[in-house]
Amino acid sequence: MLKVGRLADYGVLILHHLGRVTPARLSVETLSDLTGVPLPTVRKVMRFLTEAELVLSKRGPTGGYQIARPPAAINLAEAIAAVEGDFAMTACCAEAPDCDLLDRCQLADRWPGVNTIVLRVLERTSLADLDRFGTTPMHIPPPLRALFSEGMSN
Amino acid sequence: MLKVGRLADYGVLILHHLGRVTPARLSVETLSDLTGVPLPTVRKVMRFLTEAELVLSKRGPTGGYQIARPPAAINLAEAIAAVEGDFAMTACCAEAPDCDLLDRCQLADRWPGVNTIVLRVLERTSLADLDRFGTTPMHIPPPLRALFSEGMSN
DNA sequence: CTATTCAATACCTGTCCGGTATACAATTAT
DNA sequence: ATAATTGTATACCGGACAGGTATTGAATAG
Repeated sequence: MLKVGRLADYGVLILHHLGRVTPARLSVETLSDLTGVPLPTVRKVMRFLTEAELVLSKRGPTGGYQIARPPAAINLAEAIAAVEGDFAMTACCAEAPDCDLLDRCQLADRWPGVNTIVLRVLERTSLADLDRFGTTPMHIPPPLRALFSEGMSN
Repeated sequence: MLKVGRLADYGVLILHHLGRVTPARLSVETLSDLTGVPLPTVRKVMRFLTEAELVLSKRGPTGGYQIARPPAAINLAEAIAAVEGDFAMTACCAEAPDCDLLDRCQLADRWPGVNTIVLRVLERTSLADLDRFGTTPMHIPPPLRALFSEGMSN
């Protein structure tokens, strides 16, 4: 449930790789080899990442992709949104809601609150943070740490 | 992105309705009329909610569905999970991961951390809380409030 | 000029979700 | 008892969308 699409998952993975070789440029082929993601799929993902200006592209020989900002300055929310579009847990959270029940639904104006909070979590987690989400819960960014440790002690 | 399926959305909506008439019993037909969700679909959803023991069912005339616990004691995570199955943002977060890259992927052991935090957010939000997610951010449950207001001041 | 690499487009295809139909079992009212 | 009401279970359908592929074109370095 609440799955992140595979494409978006790939996007994050690729960005992560690019972040580790900054400021080097990597070709789609190299990225494919490196990540194991099928080459044509990499291409498709890169299109989105470029559009969102999360990576810089350069053509021709010695060309390739380069991460546009340091990994610490790119968060999961924008990385995922770049591939899957704007964040909306339910139809009523979207910019152009598409739901028959919209007017009758008592929750239509409640979901956005939840939506916002989940969004904040993703926004607060950078690509760099991701490396800290290892086995030890200690390494979690401050605003989230409270939430996490609370959960642990339940 | 990160969408909650319609079925699960319906599930939460229906639970919410049932919570507002506790301890009365409502028939599927009544629920359909009340929510606007097509009758056969209501039936399908109720099957899941019953299985998860979030509602109690009674057959025959005067029968119907009744919420199993007070709305404050049911959280979004279990409500959604009842319909859509266990919480897993990515394949690697699932109990039986299904991903070709699993062994090569540098993030396979990082996602679960994010997954946990998002899960906590849903766990911390009860059906009753949902009513408080109105226009004013004040009414948000304590552990989440910090996160929310932080986001606001950005 | 030519090789390399990104850019853009169109397309296919399987899967899954939302939704429907139908036959069946249980319980209550009368 | 019997009939009406309600939940239970199963199987099925159709469309949308995701993931993946193929092809052609444009830019740039050497």
